[in-house]
Amino acid sequence: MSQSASGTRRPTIREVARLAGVSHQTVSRFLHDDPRISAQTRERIRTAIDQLDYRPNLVARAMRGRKTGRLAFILPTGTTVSSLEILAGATAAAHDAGYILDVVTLGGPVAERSGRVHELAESGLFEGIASLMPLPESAQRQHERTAIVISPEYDDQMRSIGELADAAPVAELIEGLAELGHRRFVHLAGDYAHTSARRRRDMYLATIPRLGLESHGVIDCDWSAELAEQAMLELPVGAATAVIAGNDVVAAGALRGAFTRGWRVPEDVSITGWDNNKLGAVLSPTITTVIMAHERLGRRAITRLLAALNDAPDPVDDEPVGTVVWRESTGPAPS
Amino acid sequence: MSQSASGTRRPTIREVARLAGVSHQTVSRFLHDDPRISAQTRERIRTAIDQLDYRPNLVARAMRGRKTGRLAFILPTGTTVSSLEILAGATAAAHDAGYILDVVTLGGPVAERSGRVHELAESGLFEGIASLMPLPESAQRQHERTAIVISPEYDDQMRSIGELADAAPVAELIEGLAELGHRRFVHLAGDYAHTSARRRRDMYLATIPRLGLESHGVIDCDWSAELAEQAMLELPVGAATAVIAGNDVVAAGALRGAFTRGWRVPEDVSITGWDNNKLGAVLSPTITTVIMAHERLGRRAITRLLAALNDAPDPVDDEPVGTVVWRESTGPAPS
DNA sequence: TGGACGGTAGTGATCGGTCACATGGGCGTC
DNA sequence: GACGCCCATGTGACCGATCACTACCGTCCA
Repeated sequence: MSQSASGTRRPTIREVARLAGVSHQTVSRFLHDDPRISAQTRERIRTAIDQLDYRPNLVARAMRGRKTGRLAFILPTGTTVSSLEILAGATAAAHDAGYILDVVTLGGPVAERSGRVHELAESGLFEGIASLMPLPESAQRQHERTAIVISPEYDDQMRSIGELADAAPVAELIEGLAELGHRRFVHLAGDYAHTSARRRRDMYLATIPRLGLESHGVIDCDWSAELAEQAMLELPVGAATAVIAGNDVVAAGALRGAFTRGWRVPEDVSITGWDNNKLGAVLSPTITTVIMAHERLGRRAITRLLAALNDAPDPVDDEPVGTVVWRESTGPAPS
Repeated sequence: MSQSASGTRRPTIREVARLAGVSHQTVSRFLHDDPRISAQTRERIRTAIDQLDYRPNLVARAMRGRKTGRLAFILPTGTTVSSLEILAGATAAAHDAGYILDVVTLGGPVAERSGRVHELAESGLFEGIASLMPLPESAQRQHERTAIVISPEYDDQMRSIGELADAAPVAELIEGLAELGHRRFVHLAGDYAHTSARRRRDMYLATIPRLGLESHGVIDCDWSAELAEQAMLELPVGAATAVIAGNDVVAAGALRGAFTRGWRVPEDVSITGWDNNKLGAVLSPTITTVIMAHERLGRRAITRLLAALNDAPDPVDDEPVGTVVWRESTGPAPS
């Protein structure tokens, strides 16, 4: 553990070999846990490595062989909060498998992105690349050494798609509310430019008739609290006892509108949100919401990549990504 | 732009050279925009590169020279929201300077972190490393090729310190409230394990006497809405007309407590938060809060790193990182 | 006419590992 | 005792770029 002469070039495998009195190749074998190496030699090399504070040069290692122990994780720039949890999951999964994960944020025009991906894939730095955004066709073609796995969770405009846009919990919310006696619903939708907003709307529109419920319709709220508040103010009396809001911000706006009209929540009207905003658990009432398992998405993307690296079939993971959390903003329908 | 024979090794600089009828070194010069190369040769090489779809191997390039065009950005694992904005700023700054930024998340015990940093620094992959967390002494010693810049925003336990913990806005909040006629304050502090919580408390304790105001004291709320609510419920009547909460969640808890007691906000009591939680702008009343310029922090970290790489002096940036946003939860003091 | 000089281009070494193959000693078998 | 085999280790080429030198050619000036 003693330090090497400071300011000096760092030691190479050959210097370690000389100090240990073996060949450089034997040191290389030691670094790869080759079982054929004798205990005595092993110990001498270990000592030499410690003494020189030697660490392998990853660049050189990556040059000859192909094992770099590194994966690239492409994250769209300009995304929101959630990506960080995705990132945490991905990092953990990579680490579990003995890999280091490099996160490369990617944005800008399609052509530029395509070039960057090419560069990454052919740079020889990475064994595999996982992307959370769709990549141009040209960037996906087979690269010799680098596996590329796309888990499309964001689109070109960095809006969530894929599983992040999975709207299954909408059905769960409606079913739960129906069990509580609700019959008349309204949906305060998000910005339709977002796939997730469209999916939630579609799921709403499909679930209502499936359960034989009534809908006052879908009101476009564009992820805006103000529009949601306005919508609540204009809602005909008795039109709905349950409001499915596009996300927590919309739900908070709806809450505000409901209060303005003197409606109690959930006694007079139930309201649901989406995203599990921290403040939503503190409001009066606390907001029933949907937690998206972002971390698991990240983990899954890496799992898929590792499978691809080993030519294994794509692993299946059927667990739902969204989980409903029932809180105070929902309750039995008014009688 | 035609594709190379698929499945085949990708082309090297020598193959390009052969096709162009020049030496490999001339191709290398072309890639580096060497001005001494003749227009005719330049054109021949360009054609050959296009034809083979050649891309330089970054690993090989990094091996001989030291220019890799890559910077590493060390991000603590398990952090909150804000890191993503920091990341966005850092990525943008790196990109502006022609660098690619690799984000490496780092967690686990100190010893392991130290090892990873060493590995990164000596791997030869990066020209510089910017870290948002303090690194063990051993990891900071001079590395031959790799500059390391620490912008300590998080401590060992991934709690924000440094500029993220800059509490100057606390003074601004108190001054603003004093101008509105408030004389009696109380502080609902965050978890003291966090430097940011301690700094806000210290700034509170320093500002109150400086302005000749009264303080009911500091109540430890541990970043918890429940504790804040409790604190409000136990607050003696008339003890304070202004509540400085540790963050938005604490402020929301305080709000809840105030409502329970029948106090109107801001007519009877003013409450401030911190963090600019999106829902805070939707609540009734909307919460006065502090926006931290996370993106600029990231940008600044990279700027400092680039300066270090060029042996330039550390750039100064005096702009404040926190900005107060006055909203409905604060108003004139009750008469 | 010759030599210095500047602009182009080429040659071979080199970075620090890993791979493929060679070597030599000990042991079991016929 | 000769042979074959396995085990532990050594030798030299090689990955794909860049670096430091060298070589060539034409021009200009003494």
